[in-house]
This record gives sequence, C-alpha cells and structure tokens, in this order.
Amino acid sequence: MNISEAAKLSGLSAKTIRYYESIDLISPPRRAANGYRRYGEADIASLCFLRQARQFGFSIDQCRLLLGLYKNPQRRSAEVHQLVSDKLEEVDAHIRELADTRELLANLVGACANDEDADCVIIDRLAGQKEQA
Amino acid sequence: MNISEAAKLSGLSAKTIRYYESIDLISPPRRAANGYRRYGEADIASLCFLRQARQFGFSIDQCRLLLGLYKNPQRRSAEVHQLVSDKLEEVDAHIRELADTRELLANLVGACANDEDADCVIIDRLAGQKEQA
DNA sequence: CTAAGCCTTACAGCAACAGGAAGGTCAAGA
DNA sequence: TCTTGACCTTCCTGTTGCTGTAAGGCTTAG
Repeated sequence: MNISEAAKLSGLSAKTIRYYESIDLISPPRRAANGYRRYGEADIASLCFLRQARQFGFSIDQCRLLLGLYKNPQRRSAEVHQLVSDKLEEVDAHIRELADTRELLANLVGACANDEDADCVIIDRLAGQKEQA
Repeated sequence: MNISEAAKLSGLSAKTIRYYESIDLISPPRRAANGYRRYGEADIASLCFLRQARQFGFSIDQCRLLLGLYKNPQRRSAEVHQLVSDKLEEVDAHIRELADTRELLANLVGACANDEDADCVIIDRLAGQKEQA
C-alpha cells in the first residue's frame, strides 16, 4: 500500500512517516517502479507501535529503544519494565514541577485586584528582584 | 555595567539577554565606545521581570504582553489578571493531560511480569492496532 | 609581549514535526 | 487525447527558547 493508506491505518500522518524514515527510526520501505513507497503489514505494525508509544509520552529516542525490544524476540520483559518505570518517574517529576507552577499562578490570580486600577500585585511580584536564596 | 554583570544581577545568562534583544523582547541598550552593551537599573529591572515571568511558565509572547503592562502606568490590573488566569488554565490543562498519561503508564508498569521472559504485556499493549473509537 | 578574561557577531543545532514549493504520476471523465 | 484532481516525490523553512561554537576584538595584569 502507498503512504497515505499506511498513514490512515497507523494513525500517523504521511509527513510523520517520512520523517521517521529520515531519522532512521523505521527502515526504508520498498519502492514501487514509480518511486512510491510501498508498505506491508509488518511496517504498519511498527508504525502503530510507534504511534502508541508516542501517545504514552515516550520521546523518539525512547521509542527507538522500545521498537528494538518490540522487534527482538530475545528481549527480557524486565528491560521493558525498566524503560517504562523510568518514563513514569519522568512524568511524575514533570507533574510535580507543573503543580508547583500552578500554585504560584493561583496565588497571583487570587492576589490581584482585577479592576480598572493600575495597581497590580501580580506586576509587583513579577518585578521582585532576584532572590539570593 | 557590562552584560556579564547584568546577567549576574538578573539571573539570566548573557546569551539569553542577547537573545531577548535579538527578538525585540527588550530594547537595545546603549553601547560604550568600544561597542560593549551598557545596562542601567531600569534594564536590570526589566530583565528580572522577564526571568520571573519565564519561571512562572509564561511563553516569550506572553512575556512580551506582560512586560508591556509592566512598563505601562496606564494599565488596568484586570488585563494582567486575565493573562494570568489564562495561563493558569493552560497549566491546568497540561497537568490533566500528563495525569492521564501517568495513569496509562502506571497501568503498564503494574501489568508487566518484569522478569527474564520475552513475554511482555507492555509490548503487547503498545503493539495494539489503532482503535476505531 | 603575551595570556586570560572579557566582549562582539554569526551560524549550527536541539525536538518533533508541519507547511509549502516545485515537480512527477496515475486514473477517470469529456 | 487532453485535462483535471488526487496522489506521490524531494527539499527548504518555520516552530520554541535558547545553548554551543567559531572567529575575532578589547582590556588588564604579569
């Protein structure tokens, strides 16, 4: 099948598929006589795998590792488990960071007069000099 | 003062300060006879303001607006309030998204045998075809 | 005189694509 | 047969917010 059908089946865009090929994330597919890319079932499976992994938040490099494990029948599930728990920690850290930011913002929102005056606690706080902490 | 002292006082890097100038986020400072940038107190205040705003998660474009309000004595605090509540919603949305991802990952981690076997529920789930939902 | 430590500009690169230009190909209809 | 539209190809640019590096000039101490 051509790239647009591969895109439809995998849920990725044709652009993305070509991009994945350009960075050697997937192997180059066969080409038809006219130069068009031809994809088979195994290709589609890899593309679906990648779409899922990306949706789970894995970076391209992490996807590279996961795809390697996916294609390797000699893998140990412990390796996969390790990758995924690392990712989980990563996401947790990110959430904690955002939660902190969220609290700071909520404080600002609560402190602002929200009226027609020029006085603004938010501006004042943002203007605070660098703390020596 | 030269750029490196401005950097120290503001908490930004010299690179970042030059970058902010290049994208017209801050106005170009005066220059000494030798071509070096010279910064004054008002410049430092703007730079500190920007560092704080960035730490609060505001994008460069949002910082542009905030800085405009900061420098405008005719501002209405309601405008500032609006910008910050929008940002708060943005961050909340991001957190919700990450929380969803986190749950999915936690599920995977829990379901994996985590042993020397090649069988791996994680791989199986990631390999699932595109759902028609 | 030279070496360190500032400063300058300008270009390349990161992630993960999306958009668009310029052109080749293919199938269907008038 | 010609044309139209929908495919396909490659290549280049832009996104965000910088950081790194190169290649060179200024300044001050030894």
